[in-house]
Order: sequence, then structure tokens, then C-alpha cells
Amino acid sequence: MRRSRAFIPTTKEAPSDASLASHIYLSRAGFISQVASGLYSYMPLAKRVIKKIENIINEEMVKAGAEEVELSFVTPASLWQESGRIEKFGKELLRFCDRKENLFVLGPTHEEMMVDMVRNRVTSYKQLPINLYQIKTKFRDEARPRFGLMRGREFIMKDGYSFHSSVADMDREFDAMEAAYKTILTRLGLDFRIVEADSGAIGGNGSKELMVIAGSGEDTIAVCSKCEYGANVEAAKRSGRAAIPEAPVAEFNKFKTPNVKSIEDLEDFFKVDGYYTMKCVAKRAVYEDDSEVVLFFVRGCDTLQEVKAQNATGALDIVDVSEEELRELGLIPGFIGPLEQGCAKHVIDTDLRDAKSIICGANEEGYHFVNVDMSVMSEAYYADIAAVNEGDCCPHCNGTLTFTKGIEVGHIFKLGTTYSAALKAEFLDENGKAQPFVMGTYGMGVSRLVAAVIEQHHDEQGCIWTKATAPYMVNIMISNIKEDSQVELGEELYAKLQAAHVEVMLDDRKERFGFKMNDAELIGFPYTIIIGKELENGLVQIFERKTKESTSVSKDDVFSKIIDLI
RNA sequence: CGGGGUGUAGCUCAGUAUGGUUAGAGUACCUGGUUUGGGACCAGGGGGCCGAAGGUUCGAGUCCUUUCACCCCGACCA
Repeated sequence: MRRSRAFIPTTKEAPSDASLASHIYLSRAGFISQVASGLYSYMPLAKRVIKKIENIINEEMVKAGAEEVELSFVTPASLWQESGRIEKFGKELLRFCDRKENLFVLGPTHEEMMVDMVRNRVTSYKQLPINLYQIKTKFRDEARPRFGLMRGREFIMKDGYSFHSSVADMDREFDAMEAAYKTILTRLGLDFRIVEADSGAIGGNGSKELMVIAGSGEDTIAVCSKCEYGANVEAAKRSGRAAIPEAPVAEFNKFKTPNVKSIEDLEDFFKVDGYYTMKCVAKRAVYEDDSEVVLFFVRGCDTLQEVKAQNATGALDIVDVSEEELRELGLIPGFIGPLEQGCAKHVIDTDLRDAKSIICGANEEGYHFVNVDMSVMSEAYYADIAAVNEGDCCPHCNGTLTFTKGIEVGHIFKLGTTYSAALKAEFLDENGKAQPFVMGTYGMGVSRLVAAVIEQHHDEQGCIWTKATAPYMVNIMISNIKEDSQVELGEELYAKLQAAHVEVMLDDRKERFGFKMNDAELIGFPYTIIIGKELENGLVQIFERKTKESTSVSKDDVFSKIIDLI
């Protein structure tokens, strides 16, 4: 492409509302254009990057034996009623009626549509397994779209769905998809971790997220310093703390502790580490029809992980409760403990099972119990509800866990029969018995990947595309188009590189050197061939965007040098 | 969905407190000339329903009412 003919509207200034690097540079470099909140148009450069990512996904999916399909974007609301998700998704579903007053929904994901397509067509275990995927625009009417392509309302997603006759076969496919996703992200040139995740409302007992490591990521992930273990903090586990402080020595007793309400107060009052205190976090668990107050107990040095807490109760949601509500139940905020107290349901963190030397509230204004042995409460309900802390021990080895931020670019689920059962999608097994399909689902955010590449690869000058994602691999910059020899060499190289199927841009604009260089750096071509002053000596420069280093090479060697580099 | 903020040229923003000529700057764009290794310079030029609707006033970008859009913090996010 000739830069003089290309539609690449670069600007010196970013839109005032952009804060994230990817948002700023993709806007400034002329990749994307905002149309409305969470809606973006892809201009030519972005379209090229998207196609490259899609091609890599397609190649790896074909290798893994999946077949590409395309389902309609407009989906009948009746399918969503059938699965029950019309309520669950709520306002995120964009609904509208056609001229005949039939209700439709713009597809935010396509489980229902895919199951509907397969059901009654695949009817025998002999036809299984199958794995179908598509790369398609999705629409979710997010309450708060933000960060450019990172969290748009309209976005491109690769979504795949597999159908199996057994859980074992689904597990096999899940592993195969994890491997394929790993290959895709590696090929894209990204630093990433595959981490254990919370499966959320979708259920199932296995879900992994693909996290691109970037400081601007919205998710916090815990990773092990020694082994491969990594998990979203919502789901991270631990085997304990690296250093356990010395236990306080005391007899079991009820102790007068006036105005000692917080964990800090307790630590001060008893001169004891928070590890030996017990914290109560009261929440209201909301179920489909009713709700109740649940008391969550964790060590004083830990914090409650709300997603884990919600999973432990099976609630649809957990919300805060006021002190008044607690007092109405007979609970005394600041002095709530699990012993001798039956006002509300308890969930105790597993780390407190059989714990010794614990100080906890005595359920009486101004009193705490000291030296509690938790083995007296062995019948209570224990669950993993505490958030892991940095420095905690890895659940798989003796390494320590550290935190890092990640961008969720993919999420794969072992779905099981959730959707097939709801939509009555069944096959006949070897015994002629009807069974719902066992399913897996595999999502990858294509447009979000575009942003993730830039979040991970940029500098003050702009974008730094990886070789696999670059809209053009090589930019030929003619420094001064009034110099015929420069133009001549530029044209010659342009033709030769094109003939060699290299994606090449020829900057043939009547602009000054600095202007064109800044532009090239902003866009982020991996390599720029600078044809300029040194041509008098038969030399041109190859500028590498990543390192910002340029090396002089003879004009006769530049073609083969470039071919070697890319 | 709660809290806050902003809408003036393609873009980034002044101007609004205290109403008063033809609404400004930078940048981008067009013409001509000079310049050509890090977003050049000179000269000339085009471009605005001041988010929208209604109101107050002799007079509204500025005051009042309504409304829409966008952004930020939080909640939410298979």
C-alpha cells in the first residue's frame, strides 16, 4: 500500500477521554474510531490486525479438528426464554421487535443458538464428538463500557462449542482446546498465563481463563514462583502461610475487652498477631425467592473473598448488611464469634479448621474468648472463603504466590449438560437411552486481543506490533521525495517486497523526515527501511521499532536483510 | 444502577462567574513559496445552528427549565 493513498488518519492528540495506552494509541494511529459509547469502527489498519488474529485462530482450530460455522447475530428471544437466560442476562441483552412484533435479542454469546442448531440433527453417540466455532460480532449492553476495545458493547469474539457423549470425552476436548489456545497466544507473541478461574453462574467444575499479563489488566491473578500454578484471585487456593507467627499462651477464658472491636484493636489489646484472631464478615445471601444473613469467619489477617463466599452459600448474590439488621438478629457487631451463638448461618474458612489459640468474639458486648480450640466446632460448615495473600504458599508445591494483573482474553468452560438439558438437546447412547449432550465452551476475545497486544507492547512513541499481528511488516520511508534516486530505490524495493509477498507500506508522502518517522513509530511497523541521506554512499537504514535501533546496510543487501529479519 | 464531571471548528481547548460589536487560540485542512535526518517556516484562505428543545431579555455560548449524549469512580461483567 502507498501511504499517500492509504486511509490512516493519524493525529497528534488523543481523544480527551482515552486513558489506557491501547485506547490512546489505537485512536491516535488511526486504527479505531469511536461511534458511540462502547461502539467502535475499525479502520483499515485495525481490520488488517483483526484478520491476522482471526487467521491464526482459524488455523489452530482446524488443526484441532474444529469446524467453522456462522450463526445469525439476531437471535429469537424464545431461545433465551427456553434456557432461562433472558432473566439472568437482564439488561445486557439488547432486545427489539421486528415488524411482526416478534421479540429478538442481539447475540451476546451463542450457547442457545448452537445447541438449537445441533439438537435433532445430531441424534446418536456415533456422531459425537463435534466441535463447532465461529468468529463473530457480539453485543452486550454493558452498564459501563470503557477502555476502548478492552470493554466495548459490540466486540468480536471467537466462540466454540463442543458436544460429547461423556464427561471423559469433554475433558479430553477441554485439554485439547487449552493447548490450542496456548498455541494461538504464543503465535501472537503474547506473554500470558492460563489460570484457574471461577466458573461463575454458568456452573460446571472446570474453567480456565487466558490472561495476558499487563499492568492495566482488570483482573488480579496469583501465580506461583516455582511451578505452573496460576489462578484468578476469585478462585486462587493456597496451602498455608509461609511463616506462622508464634502462638500466644493463655488459658481458655472469657476476657473483658471493652471497646475492642476491630482486628487492629485486638492485636493491640492482646499483643497478638492477627493470625490468631478471628474476623466475622456478615453478608446477606440473596437467593431466588428469599435471603438470609450469613456470617463468614476468616482469620484476622485474611480478607473475605466475595466470589468464594457466594459460591460457598450457593446464593445468587451477596450484599452488605447494616449494623441495625445485625442487632435485630441479636448479633453484636465487633463481638461476633462462632461459639455459643445460633442467630445466623455460619461459614468458616477452612484455614480455621482445628485451629488453636484463637481469639474470637464472645457474642456479648465487651467480651472476647481467648485460646479457643476450633476442634470443638468440627461439625460446623467449613469452606474456602478467604482471599489468598501475596506470599501465601502455592497449593501444588512449596513455592510462594505473587500477584500480577492480567487481561482476560479467553475463558474456557466445562459446561456439562447445563444447556443441553435446559434445551432438551439429546442423543441416544449405546443402550438406546436418551442423554443430554455433555458440552464444553471456549471463548476468545478477538477485538480485546488487539487492545491486549498494545497494552503489552507499546512505548511513549506508540504501538509496537508483534510480527504476527502487525498490519504491515515493513514500512519503506522515502526521506525526501524530491530526490529521484531515493524514490527510485523506494519503488524498486516496494515492488520486490510485494512480489515476495511481504506486507509492505511505501511512505511516499511529501513530508519531512521527522514527521514520517513519528508517524511510523506511532503506527508501529516492526521494520522501517529509511531511504535518505546515506543513499549517496550506497547505504540505507533498517529501523527496528521494538528496539528503536537503526543499522546501516548497503542498498543492494537491504532486500535480503529484510527477508531474513521477518 | 448509585455518585461525580463534560458538551464551543475534524482534533485539543479558551471564552460562561458579572448577558452586549462579526465567537477565539493551537493543531489539522486548502493555495503559493521556501525547507527536507526527528511532528519546519512565511504569506493568504476555507471551516461553527456554541449538544438539542423551550423560556427570560431590547439582546443569550453566557441566565432559567427540560432533555440527550459522552466520560470518570463504584456496583455489575457466561
